[in-house]
Amino acid sequence: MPELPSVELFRQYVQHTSLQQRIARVRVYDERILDGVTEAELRDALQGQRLQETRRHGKYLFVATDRRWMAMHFGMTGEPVYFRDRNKTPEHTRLLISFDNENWLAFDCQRRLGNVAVTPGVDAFIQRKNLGPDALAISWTQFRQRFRPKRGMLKPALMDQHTVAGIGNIYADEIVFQLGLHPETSVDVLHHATLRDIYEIMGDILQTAIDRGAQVDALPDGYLAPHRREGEDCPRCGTPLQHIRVSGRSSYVCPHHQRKP
DNA sequence: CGTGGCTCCTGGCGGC
DNA sequence: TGCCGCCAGGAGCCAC
Repeated sequence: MPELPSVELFRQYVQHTSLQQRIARVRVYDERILDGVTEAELRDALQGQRLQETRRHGKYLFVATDRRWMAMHFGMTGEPVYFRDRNKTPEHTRLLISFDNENWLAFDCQRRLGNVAVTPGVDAFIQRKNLGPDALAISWTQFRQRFRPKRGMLKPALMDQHTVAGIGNIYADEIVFQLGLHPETSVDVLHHATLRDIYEIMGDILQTAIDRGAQVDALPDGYLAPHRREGEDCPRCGTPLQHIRVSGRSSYVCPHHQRKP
């Protein structure tokens, strides 16, 4: 589920609830979510330490102790949940941190597509995963340099975390929709000015989504995202939306103003 | 290199 | 009612 805007809100949430708290204990309920780290290593990185800092890159959330960083990826259904009452433990808790103040932080992930890793530093992690620059932090120059040599279709290019990190299926659809571009447009035929428009609208959309709490239904009028459903009409011209599959991913397009090139 | 297909996993929904 | 296939806001891997 979570794309960049949701993960940014997760970061703020963890920052506000868990920062500076001392971790008493770490429990892993499902080892399948561990990415290249053992439970013992995760414990060693966290237990007895205080959470010092949070950071986000693309769809990854990082939390630091004095020793290491824990990197969290939420897959399609993950979220962090902070709570006090042990009986309120989320149903799909895969990792549970207890703090000295007797509160808890759960890594809740119904479909287990999320994961947790440990790294000495955020930059090292980004390099190891070969992630592109964060979609909200990338400069126009960087963006241009990364997209110019690409081939293939626009939507998969926007979703490629190695090119720019943070955009998923929903916001990729939103970006191409707002510019009246078809998701299957070839990247290599885009004019310089169009690339610039994509860069600008990408930042606008992601920031707007964060400001609206990453709630799809809270997005402004004229946004596609609240209408990505079978049988809905284009919020800008009323034409029935088309449901197509682009590179295996479900996509909604307005056949009137997103013409296939 | 780009793309399509498969995989991981769970659960909700529509159809029969 | 029960079962089945399909689908979901992610992403890595492999074959062509």
